Amino acid sequence: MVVTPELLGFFPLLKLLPVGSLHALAQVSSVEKMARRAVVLNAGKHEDRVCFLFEGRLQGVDFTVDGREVGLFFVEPGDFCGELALFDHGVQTEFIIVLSPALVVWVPLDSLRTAMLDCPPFVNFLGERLTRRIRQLTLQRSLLGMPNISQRVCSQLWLLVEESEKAHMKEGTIRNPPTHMEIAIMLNLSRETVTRVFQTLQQQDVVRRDGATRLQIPSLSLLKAYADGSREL
Amino acid sequence: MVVTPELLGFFPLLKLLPVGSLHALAQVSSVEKMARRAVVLNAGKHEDRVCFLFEGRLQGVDFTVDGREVGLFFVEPGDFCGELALFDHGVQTEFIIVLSPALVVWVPLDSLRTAMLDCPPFVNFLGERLTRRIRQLTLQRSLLGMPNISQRVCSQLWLLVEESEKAHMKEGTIRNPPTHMEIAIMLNLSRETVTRVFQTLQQQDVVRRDGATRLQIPSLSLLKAYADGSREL
DNA sequence: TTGTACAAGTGATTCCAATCACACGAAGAC
DNA sequence: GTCTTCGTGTGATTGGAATCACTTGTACAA
Repeated sequence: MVVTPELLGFFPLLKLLPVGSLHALAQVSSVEKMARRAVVLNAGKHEDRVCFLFEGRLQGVDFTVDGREVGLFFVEPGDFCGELALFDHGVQTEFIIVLSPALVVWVPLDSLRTAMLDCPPFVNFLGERLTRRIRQLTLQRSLLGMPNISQRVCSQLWLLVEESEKAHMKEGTIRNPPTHMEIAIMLNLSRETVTRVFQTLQQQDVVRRDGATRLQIPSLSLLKAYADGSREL
Repeated sequence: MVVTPELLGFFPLLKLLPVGSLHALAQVSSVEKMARRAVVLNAGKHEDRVCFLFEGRLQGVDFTVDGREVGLFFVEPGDFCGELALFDHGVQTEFIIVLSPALVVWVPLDSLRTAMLDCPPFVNFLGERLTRRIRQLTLQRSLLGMPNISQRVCSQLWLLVEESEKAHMKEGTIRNPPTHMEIAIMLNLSRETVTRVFQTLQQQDVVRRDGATRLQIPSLSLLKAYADGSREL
């Protein structure tokens, strides 16, 4: 599939580039549809391209020495991954896999590096992006400190609620929610434990399943209350 | 205490600045001796300065809603913290506290931001720094995925061994080792559990206490073996 | 339709780290 | 000197999540 400068302009980061660069990048970029479970980026490898997510959801995962999966972060549309090498030319830190079928745009690393050279706003945005990732990782880490499990799950769900819905604190939705297993590895829990927490959450009407692709949250303030511990199951 | 441009030049990041900027920065910077447990940076606050560590060790910590402490990362001499706001003007993500008595250099955030404007190498280095922090956080997170506890502790100790000593894989030292409590919060363990692991590690002669300020590791390859699970306690 | 993955639901059992409640020693403070 | 504080060491108890071993449900392909 052909990549237009307009498509690239969809991404806030690339939007910053002058049209000239955008045209040049479009020439060397490509689009790909990726199925669930596909591997986007390989840990330990010198990946030579950055992945921009147009739609779907990705997850950064790592594996411990004994083969246990560890969930690190989610990537939502408009965002990108594999950008660390832009700065340090290092290897990819973690695996990136597809959670819900994704449309991704590949941009070669060296072309991007060239483009960023004479575009300070680009570098700044990238800095902000790294900053955001650090804040996200830190937050995720602090979730693991919670001794109460349902609280941990609720906090994770809270993070998955779309930003726009958090304002009014009424009902919310999580589209294409991660599976119990995917949540489990983010929170250092077993799949069964997550299932059991969801059972009680549904009994308390904190969440409602709406087919496989939607998770309804009747009351965001209730979810928040469970998340911050002011309410217990 | 007065800050000389030479002192600032000790830090790889600042070394990149032109002498002019360095002189200007030195005018507005200050040095401070900080005692153990002192708070260097406050979470949630708009800190207006970056902290460069000359000697000692700092720790980034966070607190869960129920007041439990969570250890995030260590800061070693030559490194700095509180730099996230340079990019996103956001609040400090986590608390930074002093573990072993520290000598820190304070540099105002806005002066630093001015200096970085016309010094691309500086921005690049900063990008690399953020990148390193992300890799560090990711690694630390994957430690938590390990089901075996002594393995977790050994991996953490491995991370604390000085880089220069890791090459020959013989004996190693950890100067001013963190207390059991400080290790515990990094690894989501209780203080007692860490103590018990250390007991068995000492019995197996994996580590040796050398006063309060030194931890000897007779064989780094042995430590590594326990860390990666090829050997079990 | 059957078949085959994959996701979710569920009980029984196990086990191991947290917790509690101490003791002990060293380092500073005064 | 004594008094605190802090870091460490240790046993007994217990709670609660992991694990195991299933079943059920669901989506999609052949």
